[in-house]
Amino acid sequence: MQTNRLSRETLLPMLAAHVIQHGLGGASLRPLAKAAGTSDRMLIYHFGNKETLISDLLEYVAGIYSAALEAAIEESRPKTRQECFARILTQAREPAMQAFLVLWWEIVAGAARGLPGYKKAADQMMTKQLAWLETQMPQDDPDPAGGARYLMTLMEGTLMLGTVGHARTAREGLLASDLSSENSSDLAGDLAAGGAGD
Amino acid sequence: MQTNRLSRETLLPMLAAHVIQHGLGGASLRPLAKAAGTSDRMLIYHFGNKETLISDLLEYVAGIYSAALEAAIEESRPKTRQECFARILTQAREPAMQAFLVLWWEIVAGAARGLPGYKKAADQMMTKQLAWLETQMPQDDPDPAGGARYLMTLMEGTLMLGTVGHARTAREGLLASDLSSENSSDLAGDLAAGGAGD
DNA sequence: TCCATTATGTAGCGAGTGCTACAATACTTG
DNA sequence: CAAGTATTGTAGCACTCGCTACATAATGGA
Repeated sequence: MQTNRLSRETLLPMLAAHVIQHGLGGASLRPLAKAAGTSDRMLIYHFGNKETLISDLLEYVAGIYSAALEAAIEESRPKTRQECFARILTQAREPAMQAFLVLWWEIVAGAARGLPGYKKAADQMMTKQLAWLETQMPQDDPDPAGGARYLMTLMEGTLMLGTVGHARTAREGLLASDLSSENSSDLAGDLAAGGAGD
Repeated sequence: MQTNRLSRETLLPMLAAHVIQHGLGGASLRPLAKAAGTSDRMLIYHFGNKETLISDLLEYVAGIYSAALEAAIEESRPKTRQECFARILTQAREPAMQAFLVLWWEIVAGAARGLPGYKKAADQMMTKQLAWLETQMPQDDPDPAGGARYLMTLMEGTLMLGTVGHARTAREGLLASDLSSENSSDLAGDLAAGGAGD
């Protein structure tokens, strides 16, 4: 029917869409193939085995993430670290980001277990996010490199606590951080905006 | 041979030991049963089905975690938030804690996916850890509640970055935080001590 | 002791797993 | 067109999955 030949490149986008929506843990060949409009037979043919399929898929997902970050670079810089943090928090809470975040924790878990390909992909994504965050730091920041790493650590902790129902814990913790030392009103508002859980 | 009858209570410790070592993701009935010295048949008999087995198991694991935290309460309080942070970081890096941490990320991933029982267990553990951390804050801290939540957020971010090979990122970020504003020497040393990865 | 309840073993079912053998097609190159 | 290679379909294998039917043993109360 379709003269379009299959290849890793044409398959990966559809496979990625499937795992972003249904997760990596229970991902088996036949459902993956169905989502890509093929058969398990062809997935093995094009990728060799499942392990390299998952590795390639993770690498591709990391690439998607990188592209999304580059598309999200804003020309206007925030004035304070606090405002910078509020921006990335807002970005992480976009609806389109939710499915990706769910997948992210599976990647972290896989990296912790040492599953092949997981740690590399997670490393790539964090490296990219760090580089992106450095470009988004306030212009007059005394230590953009250190500050970006500080905000990144706080952000990841905040996101994790949010997924396990402790968004409130993170929110109150941030109010006790130096991000809220002098001008606390803005951050408090931004933090409360997305605090659905707990 | 053994007059000891099996029950949830006698099974859970052995099941917990197995999942702490081998994870939750690939945990299927027959390996679990083997680790507990029984058959899959009996696991279903005592727990009804696998879903409630996992839920009960997660609850039990959360109980273990709570007990471990209570056993780790030190009578001597740290003098600064920085020292407090260094203590809990050291604790999280104990060898006995590593297997548990690996399991933890699986629990977070399950909570993010909405798997039954995962979010509840994760919530319990974070609540307990927060309460424990409040008891370990410096006596003269101006805001122990907020400070504990702040340190908790930083800690979880630090642990996550560590598992994906970005321990260095977290370390350098903490040096740019208010924890290192005046007296940075101690924290730098403690942070470097466990920085195996990246 | 008899009986009812509880606990355990054996065997297997239907579905799903990753993967392969074999054959058929499509495409490219001579 | 012929030949060879790249791609795809069909069927199936050996295995594991959660779970169940059925029978047997152990236990405890009458």
